[in-house]
Amino acid sequence: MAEDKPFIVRVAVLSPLRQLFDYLIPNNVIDEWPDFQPEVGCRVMVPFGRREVVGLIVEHANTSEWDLDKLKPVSRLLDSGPLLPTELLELFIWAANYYQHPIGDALFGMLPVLLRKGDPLPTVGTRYWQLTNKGKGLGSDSLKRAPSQKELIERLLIDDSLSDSTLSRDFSRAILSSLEDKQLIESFQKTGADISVANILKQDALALHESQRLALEKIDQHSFNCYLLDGVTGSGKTEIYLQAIEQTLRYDRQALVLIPEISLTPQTEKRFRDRFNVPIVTLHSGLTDKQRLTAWTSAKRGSAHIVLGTRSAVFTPLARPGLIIVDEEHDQSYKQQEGFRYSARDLAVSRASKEGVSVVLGSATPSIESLNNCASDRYKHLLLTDRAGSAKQPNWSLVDLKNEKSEAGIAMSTLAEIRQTVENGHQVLVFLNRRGFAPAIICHHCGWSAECHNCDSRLTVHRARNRLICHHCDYQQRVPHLCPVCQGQELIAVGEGTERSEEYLEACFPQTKVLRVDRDSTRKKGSMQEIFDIGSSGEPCILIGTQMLAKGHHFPNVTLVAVLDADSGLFSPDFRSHERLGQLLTQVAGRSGRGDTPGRVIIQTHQPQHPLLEILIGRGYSFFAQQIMDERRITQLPPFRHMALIRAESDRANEAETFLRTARSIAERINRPSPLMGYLGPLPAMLERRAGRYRFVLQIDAHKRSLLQMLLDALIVEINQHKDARRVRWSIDVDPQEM
DNA sequence: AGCACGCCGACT
DNA sequence: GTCGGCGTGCTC
Repeated sequence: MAEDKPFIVRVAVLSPLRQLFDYLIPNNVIDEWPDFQPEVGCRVMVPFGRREVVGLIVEHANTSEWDLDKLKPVSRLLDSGPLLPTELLELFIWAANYYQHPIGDALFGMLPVLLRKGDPLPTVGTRYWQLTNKGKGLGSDSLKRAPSQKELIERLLIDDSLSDSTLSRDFSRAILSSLEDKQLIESFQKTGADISVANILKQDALALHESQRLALEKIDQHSFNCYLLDGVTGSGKTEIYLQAIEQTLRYDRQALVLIPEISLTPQTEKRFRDRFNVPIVTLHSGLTDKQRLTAWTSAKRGSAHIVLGTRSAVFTPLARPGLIIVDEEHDQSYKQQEGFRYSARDLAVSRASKEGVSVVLGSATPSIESLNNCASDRYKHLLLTDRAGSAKQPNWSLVDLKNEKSEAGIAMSTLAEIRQTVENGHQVLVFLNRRGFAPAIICHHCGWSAECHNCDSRLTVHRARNRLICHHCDYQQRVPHLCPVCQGQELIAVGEGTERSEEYLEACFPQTKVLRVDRDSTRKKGSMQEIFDIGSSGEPCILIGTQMLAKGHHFPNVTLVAVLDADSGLFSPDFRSHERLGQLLTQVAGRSGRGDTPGRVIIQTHQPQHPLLEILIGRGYSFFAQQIMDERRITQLPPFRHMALIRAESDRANEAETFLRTARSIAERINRPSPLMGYLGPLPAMLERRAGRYRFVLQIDAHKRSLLQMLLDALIVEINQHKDARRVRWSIDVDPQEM
């Protein structure tokens, strides 16, 4: 490496700049650190402008487009080996290009904060403790005055060695360190590879039914393959994940499992821990920086055999990648909605292909994208029929809200069904996708309604907190007693939220527990667990909540599910709203029914004759999805057309729109509108004014991905040269999930 | 993004 | 007279 030619590295730096920066590796760095080489994937400290920043080496080079005397030298090497394996670095580069996001920001944004700040990679494998010779020879009458220390010694006499995390559960840090000081115990590192393959299972695998067995057999882990595991709730997808992972572990490979962002990750985690006798780490938003770094590092080092995490975990390095699983692949939370707008599900597939491993996407309600990928043979479709092989169609019924009296959003006939169910000793799930007490407050006298000062939206009444709250920007105020316009005294809360329905149900069923599950009721730590415990106990109760209730755990004693308002999903301008409604209703329906007994599902709507509802209820999700796919093909919408949005926002009313108009004309000059490339907008965003900013979008759609990609590449270069670009906040959303 | 430079308004 | 507003430019 130390040749005569200058040694140059191209470095990514945390900044919004869409480029790499060239630096020199001074000779003395190489000489002084013979085993500390500037490999691709290592971090470096570099002078950047007037500051010193952390960078990551992305490429080696011997020449630069810059004058060599303008290049600055790297100040310091931070890593003795690559932080990211080449395949993962390639994934980052590919993703940054595909989603049109600055490489440095994408890279460092997904790295644990401590690594981003330049902290060294910790030296942990899994830390284990064992007795020293002195400890082993300890007489039984010693340590009498330190019973906990004695107990710990005794544990180690029985077990030889125990992991640090196991011991920390029963003993404090102080006990461990005082025994270490007395040289009675010592710690050592154990890599995961030491765990015997024979010993993987803690609990026996469940017997598979025929269709599960067939699906599992088809999963080939010898090379890259993508599978869509498509099976209704209760058809046993998780068991297939577990048994596929068992195979992965037997090959001494690691499994990466992605799950949506839900409050019930502990339940999923428990299922894995109960089954496997191997180190498992979880990566979710609740971790401290230190914990995250430790988990990330043990995945990278290979000591964690199973890595369980939400969206961003798709970027966790693995020493011995073996299998990737994406559970509930249709879930929207896999798409990041700001900044680096990647889809973790799609990246999981592209990562698997780079690493030569298989990926399993699982869902009871697969996305249209994935179904289409099956139709075109890119994915292999694994269909699971339910346990008994019988069609466990839930018992659906529609309640026509036009013809029925309702209170707090609950029709009288629905109420009667709820009563019947509770009297039978069963549980009821009630869905209403609107938190708070009521979505608006109006003056009965003059018609005034409370609006948000920052957004184009009405304020939601929250009765428990006696506040009016904007759900878009969190603006809050007290609930007024008089109309600020006409001083009228009759202010009415109109419409229903979960709080109101909860209150009404409590009044109707004073003897029955009514539990509300939404962002407000689960804010405090442990409250979700409490609700979960009651639900799992099977005690008759009514659970009322938002979509939070549709994900999460299955309660065994639920025999009735009521959806209070299906209409909002029928009339949204977003072309994905029908797909979403079908997924939501099907997921919700899957919550009802005990064992082999199908449950009842009531859908309240003003449009009981709506063809989509008829298809979903009459023919089931897969027929429904097929129908939507046909529609998308005819109307040339994704996945049959590739889409990108340019979003812009600004505090001045016209700036965002003007900017996008400029962007459109630049784009049209690069690529004339044609059947291959279409432009729409600028259009006001869903909520034109949000948090004090005016928001617009420009929609671009193309026949081919590559064409769209080329346009965006060229467009960004030109936009960046335009002075308007700095006046507004703008971003590109490739494959947008929300309009 | 940061950070500095630069040129105009009301303040110790 | 200066502190500080944010418009503009730059980062190998």
